[in-house]
Amino acid sequence: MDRTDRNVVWTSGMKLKELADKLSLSQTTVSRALNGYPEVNEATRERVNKAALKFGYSANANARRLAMGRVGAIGIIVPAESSQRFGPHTAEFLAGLAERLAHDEIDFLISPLVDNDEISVYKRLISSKRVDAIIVSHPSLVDERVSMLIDAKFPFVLHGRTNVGKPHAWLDIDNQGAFYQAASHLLDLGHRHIAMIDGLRGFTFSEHRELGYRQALGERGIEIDSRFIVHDRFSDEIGFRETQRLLACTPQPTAIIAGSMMTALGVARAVRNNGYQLGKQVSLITHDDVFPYLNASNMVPSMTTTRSSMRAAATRIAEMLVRVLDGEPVDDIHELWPVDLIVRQSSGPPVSS
Amino acid sequence: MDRTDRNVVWTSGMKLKELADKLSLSQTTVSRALNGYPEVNEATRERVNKAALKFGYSANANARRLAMGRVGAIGIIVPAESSQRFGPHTAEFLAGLAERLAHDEIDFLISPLVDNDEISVYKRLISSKRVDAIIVSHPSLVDERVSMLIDAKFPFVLHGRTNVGKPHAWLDIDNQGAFYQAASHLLDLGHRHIAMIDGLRGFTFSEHRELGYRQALGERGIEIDSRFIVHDRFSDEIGFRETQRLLACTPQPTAIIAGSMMTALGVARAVRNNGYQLGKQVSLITHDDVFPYLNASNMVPSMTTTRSSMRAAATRIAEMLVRVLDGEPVDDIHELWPVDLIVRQSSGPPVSS
DNA sequence: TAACCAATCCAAAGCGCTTTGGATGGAAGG
DNA sequence: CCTTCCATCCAAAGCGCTTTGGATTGGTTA
Repeated sequence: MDRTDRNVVWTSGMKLKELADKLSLSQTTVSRALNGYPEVNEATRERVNKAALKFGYSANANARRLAMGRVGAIGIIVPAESSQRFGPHTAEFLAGLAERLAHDEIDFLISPLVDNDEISVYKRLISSKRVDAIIVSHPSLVDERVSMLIDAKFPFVLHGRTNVGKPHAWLDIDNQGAFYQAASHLLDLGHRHIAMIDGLRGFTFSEHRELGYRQALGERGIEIDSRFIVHDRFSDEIGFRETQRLLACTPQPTAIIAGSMMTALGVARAVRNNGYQLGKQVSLITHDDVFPYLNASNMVPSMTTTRSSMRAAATRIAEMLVRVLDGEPVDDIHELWPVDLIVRQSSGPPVSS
Repeated sequence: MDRTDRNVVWTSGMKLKELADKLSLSQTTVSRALNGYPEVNEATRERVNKAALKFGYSANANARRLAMGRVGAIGIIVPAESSQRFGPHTAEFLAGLAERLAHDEIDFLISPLVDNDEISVYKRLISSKRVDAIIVSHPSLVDERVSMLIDAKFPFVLHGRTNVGKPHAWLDIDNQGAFYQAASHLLDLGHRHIAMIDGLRGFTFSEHRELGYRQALGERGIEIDSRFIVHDRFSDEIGFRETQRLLACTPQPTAIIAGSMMTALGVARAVRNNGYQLGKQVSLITHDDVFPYLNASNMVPSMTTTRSSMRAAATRIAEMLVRVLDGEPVDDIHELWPVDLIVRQSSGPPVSS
């Protein structure tokens, strides 16, 4: 049994020609009716639509794409191995995309990134024409992928920011502002020894966050203790381990800013493990990407956060992508989302134990 | 600027014809050389391959698919709204798929599920021929989608199990065994009041787990307290709320089995919140799908779990999918994975407070 | 030497759709 | 009554690839 055989089996779909024959119309007219072109009588269109529904006709996507030169899918590239970035953040992001793209019947193609030669994966994805556009995530400060896509004039939206001279579409949250607010709030409460545990160095978001942190401390003339700045993956484990280390420092930090909910779980655990209470001896502010299954306000104590919904951002990015594909000039398509500080119980004035 | 215009811009890709011309060969030969057919001289093949590489030629995927009737992509349908099932489990699952499918340059298409008419989404996905096969997740005991796909003779692999009379490919973990083991272990430790907080009712995995739980308790002649069986979504919040409720019951459960790590986080929180210690007054066993960012053995206390890597399962499913597509009879393609009980500190003999 | 064969390569026919560049026919205009 | 003009509809030409059914070549066999 080869592929062709099997093909025949589930080629339930009828063809345009057959439908046209059944209706005694030309393929042209049927096609136009279905695709909403004006040069077809409304009565005819309705007849066609009804028939299509009745016979369960649905255009062969590949033929359609081949003819139109458009695909109806957007691509996103995720690292395959080692889960590096395929964690809850990515999941939320995909969920957000799905939410919006469902509207336009655009679906998305996840291309796994095997080796680390990202650029070539991007190039192949482009030249094989399987997607109309690409979403680029996790940019570095100067991102090679972005400049490549710009040069290739391939449509894309960047989630995050990068420094390439040329205009392109992007959406980012104010990471600097987020950490600035968090740090400032802690400073206002009286903290003087504040640590941060954030994502890996090299990514823009991570650098921006550190900038915000430094800015806040700098404004108050507080010297930066480099032992208090941690960059690593977002995970419970890192949060725990680094907090253990931090709490053994002298002076001991009285407050920690965590870059993700996962990290924060580890931090909270370590804090308890040392016999401290969150919001008392150690304050904690977390950046919250809003995971539906992990709610900051339901925690004990409830968690002070800088909040920005990853899912909402993804939905918006999908929207921007559609605009890019509709030919809107990319210079107009970018947004910087402010991040709210939501004060709850995990942050309070420092209490000496 | 319309679509065609833009197309022209980034149609960097050269065509088969052009490549053939450059090589003074026919399209046929070039195509065959590239696709590894035997009827082409090795020297010629090499020449072709080199040229393809040099000019950056990559076949237009749509044309290729249209000609071959094969797509090179598999589909998976996820609910778009409300994040119902697009949580960390789905993310891990996708990561696992990606890991394996990268090999064969198969990519996957995530079709968002908007309204709740799953069947019609599946049908459209099939008839529009954008995927070669589908992965079906979260089956119910009698799953309509599965029987539909079997009837349509469309290739698929089921993640989980369902009762339809006909043969089909599936992979499932031994959910019943998992909960049976967990409950038995707790019983061995001396617990007599054991609660379970698992996933939503109706899904096979959830029903199987309850079966295992009931089996273990039944074997010891322990009466089942229906207040102690909870079915709901997997989330920290549910875990917390339900545990609070359980701990207010008389008799109070001395052990809880949680269906997911997310749930367990909430359970642990509630236990602490009531002044109890995990592994002492209240024991906790969690089913662990192995999230890289949430490690059971790193928790405090370390968590007793029934472990089964979601990611590994997905990788295996991808493999099975390839076999299905290669025409292997589906009766041979199914696996039931055992689940290991890993005893750590969160479970211990009951301690009266 | 003629007949045959394996190894290579090619021309052309699809795959199922969109779209260009007309036909066609009845209504409106002179 | 004859032209002009919309409003509809159609035939046929691609889109870029795979694959069928031969053609060609040089070497073997009888």
